[in-house]
Amino acid sequence: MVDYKATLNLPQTTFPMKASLTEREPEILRAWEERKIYQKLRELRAGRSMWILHDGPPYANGHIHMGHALNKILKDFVVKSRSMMGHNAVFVPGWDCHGLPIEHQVDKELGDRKKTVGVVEKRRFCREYAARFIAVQREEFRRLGVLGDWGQPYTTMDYRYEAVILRELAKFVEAGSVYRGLKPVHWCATCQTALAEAEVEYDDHRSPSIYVKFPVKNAKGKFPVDPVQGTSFVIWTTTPWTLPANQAIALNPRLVYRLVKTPAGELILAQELVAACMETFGYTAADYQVTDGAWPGAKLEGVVCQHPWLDRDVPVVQAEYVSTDRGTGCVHTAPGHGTEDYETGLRYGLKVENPVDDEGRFVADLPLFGGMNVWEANSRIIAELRQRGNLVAEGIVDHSYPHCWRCKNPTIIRATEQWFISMEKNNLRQRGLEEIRKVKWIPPWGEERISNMILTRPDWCISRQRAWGVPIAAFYCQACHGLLAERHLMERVADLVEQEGADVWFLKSAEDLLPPGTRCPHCNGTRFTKEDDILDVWFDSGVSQAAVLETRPDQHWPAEMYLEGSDQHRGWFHSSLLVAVGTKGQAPYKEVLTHGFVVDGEGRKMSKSLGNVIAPQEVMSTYGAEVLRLWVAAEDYRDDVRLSPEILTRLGEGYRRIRNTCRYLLGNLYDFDPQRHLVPPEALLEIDRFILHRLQKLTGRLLRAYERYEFHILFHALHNFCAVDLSAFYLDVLKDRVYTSGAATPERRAAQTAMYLILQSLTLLMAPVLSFTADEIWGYIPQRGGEAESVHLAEFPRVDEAYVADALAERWERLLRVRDEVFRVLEEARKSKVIGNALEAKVEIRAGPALLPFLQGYAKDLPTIFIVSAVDLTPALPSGPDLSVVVHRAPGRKCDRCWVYRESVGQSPEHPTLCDRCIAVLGVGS
RNA sequence: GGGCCUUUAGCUCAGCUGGUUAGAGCGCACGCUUGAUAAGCGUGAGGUCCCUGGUUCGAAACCAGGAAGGCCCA
Repeated sequence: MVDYKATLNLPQTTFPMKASLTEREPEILRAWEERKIYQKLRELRAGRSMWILHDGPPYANGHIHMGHALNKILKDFVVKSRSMMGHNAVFVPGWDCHGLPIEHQVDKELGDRKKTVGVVEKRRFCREYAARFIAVQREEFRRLGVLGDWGQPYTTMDYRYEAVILRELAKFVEAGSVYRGLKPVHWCATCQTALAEAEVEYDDHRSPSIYVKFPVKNAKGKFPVDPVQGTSFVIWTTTPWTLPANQAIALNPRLVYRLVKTPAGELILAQELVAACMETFGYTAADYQVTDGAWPGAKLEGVVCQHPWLDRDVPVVQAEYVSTDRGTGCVHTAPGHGTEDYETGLRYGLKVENPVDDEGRFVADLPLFGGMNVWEANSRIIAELRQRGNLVAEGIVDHSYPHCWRCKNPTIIRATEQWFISMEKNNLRQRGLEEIRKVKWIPPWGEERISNMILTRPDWCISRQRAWGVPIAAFYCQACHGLLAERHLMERVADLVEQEGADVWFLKSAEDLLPPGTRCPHCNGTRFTKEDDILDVWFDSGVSQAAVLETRPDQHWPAEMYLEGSDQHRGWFHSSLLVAVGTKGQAPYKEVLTHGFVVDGEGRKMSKSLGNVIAPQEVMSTYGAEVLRLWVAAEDYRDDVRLSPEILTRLGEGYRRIRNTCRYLLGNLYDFDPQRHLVPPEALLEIDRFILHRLQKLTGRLLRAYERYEFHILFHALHNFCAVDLSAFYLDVLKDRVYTSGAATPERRAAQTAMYLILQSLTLLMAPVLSFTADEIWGYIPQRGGEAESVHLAEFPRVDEAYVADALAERWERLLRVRDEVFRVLEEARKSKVIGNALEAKVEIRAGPALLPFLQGYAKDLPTIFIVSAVDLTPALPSGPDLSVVVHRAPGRKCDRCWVYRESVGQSPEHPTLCDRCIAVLGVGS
């Protein structure tokens, strides 16, 4: 038997079906490196409009996790797509380097040596630590295929960056926005240091639990005061030592308060808690009586009480956080000893009093308890209350209480001097809110979220009592302790920092840092000390818009976009806005895009304790970065983004589908030279024009998705096109033409032209997402001349109006609906063993009067479109449906070459097993 | 407890301003093919549109309440 297979034009390609991404990706990365693709892209786009996505700096600590991967890949989509739109989209990655977590790690690594190591040496270790993880993360980010200036990233510990931090601070100082004030912080009296929230561990602790009367001094006519025993508000506390600093009693404005006659006098407390409290106080129902009067907390505001032992008026105030979980509904408020109390204090202008020193002792001049350790003072305070008749009840309670992470002792909260940037001075809050409105927030609710935060946030506390950071370059006069904080002095320090790093602050004396002859503006003193506090790292990163966008020639201010997780509404979006508005009066970004968090398959957060964490490194080594990128492109980032083994498996399959479709296209272009064989639109067959029309629709859809940052459309649209339009329809139908026609025939070249155009567009359109695969394919596509060296140097295709053909498309969509019905009936025939392969069938289509003429217009093409051997068109019965399909065995014999059943098979003595069509082809070909 | 958000098939997503029996792809099941072959094609089965009330002739969509989950606060 003759081997006719050799006479067919079957696909040929060396493009591997198996991606082997884990091995190939590193090779591709190396090739980009060697061929300097990034540098070439910069040169190529040099004159184009700049489009800057400013990188929010991840913290240089630990390996990257899935959240980092999601974020950087999204950024890469944006940067690459803007670049392919023709912009000069420079991406400068950055790292946040200062701050507590690194200092902690260094402390841990130092162990006992920590005590003997000086500040400068410790800072050196911190710097090295940060540098180490920048190197680690940089490689991990690059491995994801993220294109950017990895050779010159920005870091907040760069000397020039540190100098800009100080200069930006100096601007706030000059504007008069910076002030020193008291603020309660966690304090360890043993270590004599302030503690950050992260340094606090909650553990069980036994505390006294006392109920204290605050006698009403002036009821403001709101209720009668018992002239004999008096009327009192009752508070509950587990920290008696905070009572000396009490400034107010807080009530919930919406709770109802009642006046209760008891053996201890008339007591006011929240109605809901009366029964529980009376029991605690040891009273039976007969002992007390709830009077008729009832007031919402809001109505009692302004009532004045007497401090239980001090000569101090204590006002009644309102606070939403007052709850009925425990206590009396009346909350002892000491702004110097609690964060909520402090906030309330700010609203009512209460005094922030802190009678406790660094060692946890009451200051000497405090009446009754001066010099006492606060823990020991508890019992003395209770005794005093009892003696004065203001102790209603007393007990002990075991509860969760903050402890020092280092020495494990219970901590206290005390107000300390801190540095603040005022939200009101210079209208920072108001101007911030106005700027927010000018920014485009994606998704739109981001605007409301950040607005609410700016609206309600307190003044920005910018000081930290730490070593690893940029110093607040202020001085104090040794003689009068007056503050010396001025712009020109800070800028002088900044100049030194630019040369030698922020370490100079710790290395040089105040005299060396100040201009010679500096005198105290208050007392004319000449000797100064340096401020010990450093800046909040949020100030560091908030400055990036000045340190990076303004200083680098390849950047500009403001950025087109910031893109981070939704937590950054309180973080970087927030601090960057405040710094930029404070120093420049304008937001540093035009658009802000936020994404959700990575959660597991059930929508739960990933955590070690749940054991549902998937690391990027893990995915990379089993699936490859490409699948991770595809994941980012498949998920809707506006919501939380799910990741599970099943999702990865699905995506791996989706990837293979796209890859194989491209491979098949390549295989059919093995003998296609676009320079010589490209066919003009009018020479294409209708079906070719139809698929190219669909390609234009896809192109438009994808370009729009990139334009609007709707990336999750990308994967679905690409995959759908490959699977449905190409694989299941066009390419399947095309097989007969490209395989069996003469290699150089116009109809085969027409098909190849379509496939070539499709492949080229697909490759370009997928490049921002499937960056590795697209570039791999790019190297296999037949060259027309003038192609970019790498797909990443190319630009997106445009929608080509020459191929848009709506009327034609409608006709073909109608044909496809008929095709669906034909396939359904063919399947029935297959089930009942009438046929196996569809080519064994002749299909009889009975069509109604509207459909029949339409189909007759395509009579010649129908067998190809349906991939059957023959189609008969007959009128439907008047009573029958508009379309019905009957399957018959195809007449004739199967052609050995094209496999179509034809009656012409057997008529040629030369080729007894071939049909006339194939014989004709062979005649021409041989 | 507060602010912002999410919830449509096993998975990832569509469903515009309320309008017939809620869609796609993947996966799955069952076939076909062996000329895309660690591929390709076809058919089919999968849904209390988170729940409960309400508005409406009509609700996946609008309103109210609730549940679950996420981020940020407290």
